[in-house]
Amino acid sequence: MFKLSKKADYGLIAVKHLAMHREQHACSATEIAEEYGISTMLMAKVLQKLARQRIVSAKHGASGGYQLAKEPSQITALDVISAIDGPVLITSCVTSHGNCGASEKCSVREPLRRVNESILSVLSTVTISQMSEEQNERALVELQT
Amino acid sequence: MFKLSKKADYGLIAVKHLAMHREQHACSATEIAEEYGISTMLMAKVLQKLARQRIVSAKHGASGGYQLAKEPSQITALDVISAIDGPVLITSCVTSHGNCGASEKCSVREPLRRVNESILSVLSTVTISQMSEEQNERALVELQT
DNA sequence: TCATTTGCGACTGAATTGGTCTCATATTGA
DNA sequence: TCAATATGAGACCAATTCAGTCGCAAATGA
Repeated sequence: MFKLSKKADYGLIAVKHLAMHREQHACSATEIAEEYGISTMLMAKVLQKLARQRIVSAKHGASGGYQLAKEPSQITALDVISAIDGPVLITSCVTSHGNCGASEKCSVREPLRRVNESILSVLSTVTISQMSEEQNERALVELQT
Repeated sequence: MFKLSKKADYGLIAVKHLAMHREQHACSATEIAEEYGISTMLMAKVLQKLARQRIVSAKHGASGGYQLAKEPSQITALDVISAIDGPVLITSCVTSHGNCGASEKCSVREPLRRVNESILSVLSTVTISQMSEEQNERALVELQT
């Protein structure tokens, strides 16, 4: 119904967390999961996927964990989401093997493809560094009020 | 995983169909469903939802059916999608009763809320008349090649 | 009156997603 | 070296969501 999966959600939380703990020790999956009250196992899974896509780098062993593999300004929301959930496609029709093969007259594929690209562009404009900055701005606003 | 539901998809197809058969007789659910090879029952369901939101107007009885209730330029993709699937929310966190209550420290809610609004704005920019025009443009292009 | 068509709710089966468990492998530190 | 700590990967189950169906009521035109 047009919703982000929880895993993608957790991925964004994790990446943002790593961005805000940069230059420090690597964070373990357990550490991050506990901080946000998320299942450890699940957070581990999410971080594994992020590691596979080289968004974070993993360090095995005791006192190991994860660190960002790039600058926060070089990581977009789209990167994180598609690393976890696969490519962002608002319809399965976009690829040729969808069930649209049945209804050849499908007349909305092309318009939807455009909408899809707009959404992709929105998601790739938002970087992790932006997401971290925003929180600071809000903190300031809250101080003023 | 960030995908349009099939029902929403069918809704767009139906509304676009009605837009292109404007000023003509009302189209029955069966008629539209058969044209695009979609289950009649399901298309009926979809059109009922569209009717409930006053996007199309229904006419009971023999030789009845559906017609657009507004100008195609006044109907947006967002109207159709949210009429069928409910409000477009990329996370359940946006409303207060989500499971984000558990993890109070959720740090991505506000940034995601912004992304959500961008997507809403994209979807509300696309009108049905635009979606119909596009096809004409493509038809022209195809003639040229 | 009767065929046609929408309106609505209940229901089922399939697909997706959320979340867990287990075993293997790498690394650190005592 | 060895135990503890981490990640990596895949199988697995439960819960939710989604697609699609059915039955019955109500409206309407011929």
